[in-house]
Amino acid sequence: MPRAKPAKIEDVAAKAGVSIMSVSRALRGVEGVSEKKRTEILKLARQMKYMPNSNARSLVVANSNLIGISLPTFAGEVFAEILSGMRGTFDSAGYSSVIDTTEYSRTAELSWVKRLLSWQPAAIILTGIDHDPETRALLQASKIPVLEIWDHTGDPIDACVGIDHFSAGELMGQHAMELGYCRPAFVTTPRGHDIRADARLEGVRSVFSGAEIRASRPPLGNAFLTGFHGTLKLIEGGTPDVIFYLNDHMAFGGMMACGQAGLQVPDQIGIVGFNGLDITGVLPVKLTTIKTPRRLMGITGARTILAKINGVSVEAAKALPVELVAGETTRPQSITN
Amino acid sequence: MPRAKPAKIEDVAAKAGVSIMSVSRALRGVEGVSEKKRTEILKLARQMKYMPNSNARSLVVANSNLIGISLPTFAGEVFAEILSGMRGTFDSAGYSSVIDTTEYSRTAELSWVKRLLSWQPAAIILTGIDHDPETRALLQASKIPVLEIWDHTGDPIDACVGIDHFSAGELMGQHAMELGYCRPAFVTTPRGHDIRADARLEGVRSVFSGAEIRASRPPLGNAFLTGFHGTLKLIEGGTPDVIFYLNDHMAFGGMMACGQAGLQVPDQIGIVGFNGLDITGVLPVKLTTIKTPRRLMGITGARTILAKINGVSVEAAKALPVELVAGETTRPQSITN
DNA sequence: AATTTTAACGTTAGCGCTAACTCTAATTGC
DNA sequence: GCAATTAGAGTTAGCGCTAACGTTAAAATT
Repeated sequence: MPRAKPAKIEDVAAKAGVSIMSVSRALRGVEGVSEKKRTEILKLARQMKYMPNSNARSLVVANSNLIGISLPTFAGEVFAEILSGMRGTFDSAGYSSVIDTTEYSRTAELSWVKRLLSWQPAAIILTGIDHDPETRALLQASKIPVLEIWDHTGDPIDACVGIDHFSAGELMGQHAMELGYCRPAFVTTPRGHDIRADARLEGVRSVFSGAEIRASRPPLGNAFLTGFHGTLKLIEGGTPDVIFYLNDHMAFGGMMACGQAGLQVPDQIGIVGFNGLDITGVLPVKLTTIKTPRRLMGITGARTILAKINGVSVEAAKALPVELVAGETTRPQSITN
Repeated sequence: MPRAKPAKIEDVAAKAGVSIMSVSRALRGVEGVSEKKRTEILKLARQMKYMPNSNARSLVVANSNLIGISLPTFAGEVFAEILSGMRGTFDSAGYSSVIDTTEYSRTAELSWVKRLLSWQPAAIILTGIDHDPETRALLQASKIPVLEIWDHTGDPIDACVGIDHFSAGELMGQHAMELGYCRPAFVTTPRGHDIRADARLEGVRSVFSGAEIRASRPPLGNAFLTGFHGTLKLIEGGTPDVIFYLNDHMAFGGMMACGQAGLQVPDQIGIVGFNGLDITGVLPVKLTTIKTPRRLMGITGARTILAKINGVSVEAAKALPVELVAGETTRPQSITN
């Protein structure tokens, strides 16, 4: 019977009649072996179905080709697109992604970071800038390149690529103010659940500094449904003239709720989403929204971190621009309205 | 200055005045240390910020707590939900997920499997049953538990949890036939791109064995758009009385195309989606679709593989039931129609 | 009291690989 | 022609951890 255990370098070396190191060098493509031997060794290795042992390699070189990526959730296109941008870049650089979803829990993030650090990853990517203090301490002590993505801060753990959510909120607010809206409201998640959502709300508030902005915070759940019910609840307490939403999906739910409540969009009420998903451009009535550069962010983030891994110094914090997409769910208000 | 390098077991042992093995045992929670020493060691380890080195551990025990998961794509809710079901289960069992997206390429899958195998993962999960022959050979030789998810086959690499797409197609076909539809058509992806889609089409065909079923295969892209354009193209060549779609998103696109083409749904044309996403129940006109148990599948799959890891024998191939959700986009056809 | 058992440790050997060094023979320069 | 280089190897010494086996002293059994 054939050897049950998988071949290791030693076995290849024995069969090739060379030393272990020659095989190691040949496999890694470093110099120190003649071309003749190299091709011979590689042929033999393939033949013997040799498969390297990354654990052994990582143990001795004290790092790995694993990159940890932590996201709040897989739900929705947003993080999927960021991730897809990153993965494409990492993959072609030979890195594998170890992925986590925190479900917006800082402690879940922390315990994952601890577990991941035991693998000596090449880099770690976290979503947002709101972490457990221990997470930050651990990562800064580890000297491993860290990227915070999606959000923006002047004081990153290590590097940061994202958008400024407060400014994005201001942008939404500006747009509404310029159109003449004056009774804005916001439908979002429970307070503290998503600090980026809160930052956007603050951005809107800063524009409408005089007006009070009511916020409806329906409990978590399917985005369409929460948008729908959050809007109904909001309307009960008085009709705003424009509603901002946490995201496009909730805005859709909100549009339906307005329809059901007999409020014409955009004639009687304005709707503003967030993210600028592909669908928003396809639907019969185009949504006014903020377009976020998700894929670009993923790619930029990945490049930033690859640069760090390779010791190239890069800008610590990069804010990507967002774009307001004026759709058909908002329109200029007459002065007398 | 303090030691730059992170503490290892040896350091903890030295400080505690015990042998390396005692620390190892204490940390792993295996017997062989007195409770007194154990608590003392654990306290010290925490104090010294000791962090285990998974590479070293995996090297000696010849396996890891990594589980590789390969998905075709992150786009759309479907795989995100399957993944989320799996990850929850794996996570609480102490495993980390190494994730890959193949973008429906068998060679991409193969090269990822190779890379992953070098990490001695605890298990590998692939989507579907259509793999490169080398992938299959490699995995079967590796003796690592393998799960194929989402699809169903009687001849899995190792284990399989999914739905029978041919049967699902039959179910859709049955529904339409019983309602009296007789000119069915199918809007899907390019041939061979997604063998599950093709299986469903075959399932529909087997029900309408007499009738020719035209298939529109728009090029890849945003699901809404491809559904939209695929439908317009289809209608050009003659109007079917019911259209089946690859998925719910494409069905939405199709509904819009019908609207634009002046075809009333469901009076002049029936629409059948696939997946039964949450939105389908929320939209103003409820979609007729097949509800797939995605989260359940993830959980079931994860449990199956955990059982395998722990040496418990399990059913090799499990087919989960799907459910037809009769919505408002299909209705009984009058005989004279 | 003499023997066996057991709990609580310690020691040894090695997992598969690579950095860093050493050795050899073929070049090179002058 | 002879020291100085150098390409192409091989040797040595671990990386941090754990399985397997040894050792010791106390507890249990006869």
